[in-house]
Amino acid sequence: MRETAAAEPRPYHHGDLSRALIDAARRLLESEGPSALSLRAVAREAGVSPAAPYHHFKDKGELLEAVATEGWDMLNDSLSAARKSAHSVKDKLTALGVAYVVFARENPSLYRIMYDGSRNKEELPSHVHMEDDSAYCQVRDTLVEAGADPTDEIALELATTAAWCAAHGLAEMASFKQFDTLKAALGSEEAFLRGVFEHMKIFADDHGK
Amino acid sequence: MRETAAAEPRPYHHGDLSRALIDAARRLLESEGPSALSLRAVAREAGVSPAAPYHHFKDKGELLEAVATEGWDMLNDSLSAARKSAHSVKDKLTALGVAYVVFARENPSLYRIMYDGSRNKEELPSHVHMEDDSAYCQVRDTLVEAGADPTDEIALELATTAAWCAAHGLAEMASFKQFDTLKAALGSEEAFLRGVFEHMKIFADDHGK
DNA sequence: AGATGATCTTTACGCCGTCCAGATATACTT
DNA sequence: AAGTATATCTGGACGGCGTAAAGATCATCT
Repeated sequence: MRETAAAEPRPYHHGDLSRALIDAARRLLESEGPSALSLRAVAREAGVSPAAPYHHFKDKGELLEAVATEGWDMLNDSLSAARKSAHSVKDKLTALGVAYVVFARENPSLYRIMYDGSRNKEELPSHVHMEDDSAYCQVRDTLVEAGADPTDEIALELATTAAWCAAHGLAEMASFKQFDTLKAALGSEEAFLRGVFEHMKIFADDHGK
Repeated sequence: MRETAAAEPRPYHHGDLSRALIDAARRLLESEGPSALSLRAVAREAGVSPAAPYHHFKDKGELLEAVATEGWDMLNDSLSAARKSAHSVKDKLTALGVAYVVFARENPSLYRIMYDGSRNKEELPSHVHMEDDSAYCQVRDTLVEAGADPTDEIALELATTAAWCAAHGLAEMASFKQFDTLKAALGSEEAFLRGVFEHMKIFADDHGK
């Protein structure tokens, strides 16, 4: 192998294999899609034997969980950026929603891994829902900035949940070919996304009459 | 093609194996969950050899597609029923949304198969989106009944999409443990669902100020 | 230097999706 | 009615999968 001059702390044989495995998984995910993401393929991509990952992850699920965690972190960052770059307060929430869907559209395989894990455990990762600066809390804080009453906790949670559901639902729908003509009619995908978000009031509205 | 005067057309050996396979798959899906749904397990459950399904379905995906199709039909029916049983016109759309989520919550494994197939093909089955009395069209028609302008096609499509996204997003979220306390605070899951739907206006609203 | 223990490889097991070569039972032709 | 064609099912095989157990390798600690 490659003999280094002991400048960097190279642990044991490989040198942070768990990191390498997560990266290999991400690489495979982008190039081959979620269905090609077998434990053996990841090990192959990382250049180790099929059993090597078991010294760093309890099983395949735990590796995917690690990949998903990094995905959620990326999503958190995307939302932070969108929140800062929004011009008006009124537009901030929609900007968050658009950023959410754009992230899902740009990282479709990763997004699927993220939610597959959550569906299996029947809960979102805690650092998405509970911790400060988590995606969920950013939505909630933005709602308060936009004028929601922070003292009515239940209403605030419901509204945050509503926004999250809307974004996730749209993120999954937006990849369906059925909406291609609608996107074309509106000129761009973003216009489509904003258009849908604008109509989210339908459930409480009297439809302009 | 078939000109026989036989009372019961019993084809060949088994007698409608494709029907039996779909039923076996549904049975396994309910008892063991989606991860236990292997082609071999389905064949085992139906009492045939592992290769028998290949005379009725091109591959595993085509079997799952057939299962999903029946799921979509069930959903269509659920929505029809909900639409008829809603009291006020104003409540009809929310009733549809609640019925959608309730269906997903009562058939979680089936719902997953339905959307897994759609995600892979990147489109919804046509009999869900295009045909008359499809789930999608029912939502659209209900919107018109509730006062949406049927001549503004683009706005109508956007609104229908918004409603669909909201329902799907909520259907997936509603199974997450994070919302248990909120459901408890509101007294029932349906109250939670209605509460979320009521807040769907957030994207276009000034939040009561 | 020698022991220790973490890391990695080799090998193996059972399950999976799928294909192929036969066996079998129905349908079609005459 | 007989014989052939055809649709249906079985049995066996192949490679890939997730994972467990046992042996090899190598950094670290005495």
